[in-house]
Amino acid sequence: MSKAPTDTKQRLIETAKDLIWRESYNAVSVDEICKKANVKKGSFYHFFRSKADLAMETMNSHMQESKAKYDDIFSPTRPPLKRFQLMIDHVIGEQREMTEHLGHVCGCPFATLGSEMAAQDEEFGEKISSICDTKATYFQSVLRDLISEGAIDKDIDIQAKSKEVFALIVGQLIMARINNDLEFLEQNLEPALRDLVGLKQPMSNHLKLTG
Amino acid sequence: MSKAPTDTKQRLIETAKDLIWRESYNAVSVDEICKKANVKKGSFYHFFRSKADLAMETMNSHMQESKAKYDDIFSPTRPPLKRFQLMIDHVIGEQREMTEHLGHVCGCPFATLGSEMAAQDEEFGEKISSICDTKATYFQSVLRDLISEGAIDKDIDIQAKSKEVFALIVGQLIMARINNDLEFLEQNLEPALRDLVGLKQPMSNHLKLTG
DNA sequence: CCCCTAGTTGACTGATCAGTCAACTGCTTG
DNA sequence: CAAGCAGTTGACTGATCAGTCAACTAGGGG
Repeated sequence: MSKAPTDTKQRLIETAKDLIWRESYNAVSVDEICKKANVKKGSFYHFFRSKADLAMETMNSHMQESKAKYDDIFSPTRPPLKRFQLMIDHVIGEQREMTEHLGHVCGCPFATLGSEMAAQDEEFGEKISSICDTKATYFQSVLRDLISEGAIDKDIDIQAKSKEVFALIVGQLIMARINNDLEFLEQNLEPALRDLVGLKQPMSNHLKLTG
Repeated sequence: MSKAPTDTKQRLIETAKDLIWRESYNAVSVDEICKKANVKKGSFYHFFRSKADLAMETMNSHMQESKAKYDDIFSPTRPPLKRFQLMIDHVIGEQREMTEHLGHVCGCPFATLGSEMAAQDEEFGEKISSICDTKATYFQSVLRDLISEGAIDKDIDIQAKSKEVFALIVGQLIMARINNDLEFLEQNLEPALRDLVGLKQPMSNHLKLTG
């Protein structure tokens, strides 16, 4: 080791997240990232082989944070319905934070980046594919536990349904990004997911309808 | 009028569709479009004020074709269940064609472009927003007719449900694009949509389960 | 004390970007 | 036949792009 460790690399990753999540990969230049992170270009290429390499590392970084959050939300110590609800709240809450921070609804960064780069760079597609599979794994466990509680139909294809859940979330996030509006998401993500997995309506609605 | 009309403008639009739908807006240059369409750059700027202007016109062109197809599929002369099924077949069939033509699963061009450009250029977001609303309108009529047939719950919020349907399709298309694979879409778009709108399983499955 | 090395710097490359322009073509119409 | 005009052409601009490089800095270990 020589010299004290610096936060230059992390600063580049955080800045890249902000710029790429908000705009898009191809709309943001290395120069722009460097300028905003107050890092010279030579330093950039000391830490990253290429712009694509940086994008990969922003995804790793984001996935790492996301995984910690998901491990908490989907802890088997929680009742599965609670996990289901917390997950939805987390998705919406995260969007609210990002919207406030970046000035625009951002949707799912992986889906946005994946959709943009899938046909341009194979590595992106593969990486994001595996990230999506990992996220769908969380939904599988919750679906299994909902079945064992008798809350949903026991004959569903868990593997398929978990990916349908993921795709529905991604779809509503994309629409929120395009409309730059979180209202539809806030109003309809939960009921749509309930319909998709075949859950009864939430207690509040149930009371309203029957009480 | 002077001189015989040429197909230069249309050739630029068709070429831009192929390139932008497959890659992305920012990944494709005006030079590239011109070269592939065999048009000189001066001619390009004779027909379009800017690159963004061309992208807008490709969307208009695509929406026009799409509208004709949808008007046919959603003709009120068809039973609503038939419309529902034809729409799903159309979405999948269109993806198969585009995949064969462009060498990569493309997903919904409006969603892909919208997701990329929403935070970069307001006009794109607004344009694509209104296109999505128009498409959701088709779903509204089919949902109303399904209700009047007693095929789905009469208490659903048609406006919201039609947008949920659109978002679910967009989500599965995005995932298909990222994975560059149509199989999940082919297997799961229909059952997911049936669950979302609360339709009973299709006749073929019903027979399989009860016969 | 001096060398090694991680990290920094700013100038540089050649390619490509979106967009401009004046000169040209040839058909149509008066 | 002459003028007008939609469409074409290729050379051009200045900005920006991703990526390179050699020289420099400073701290830690021998």
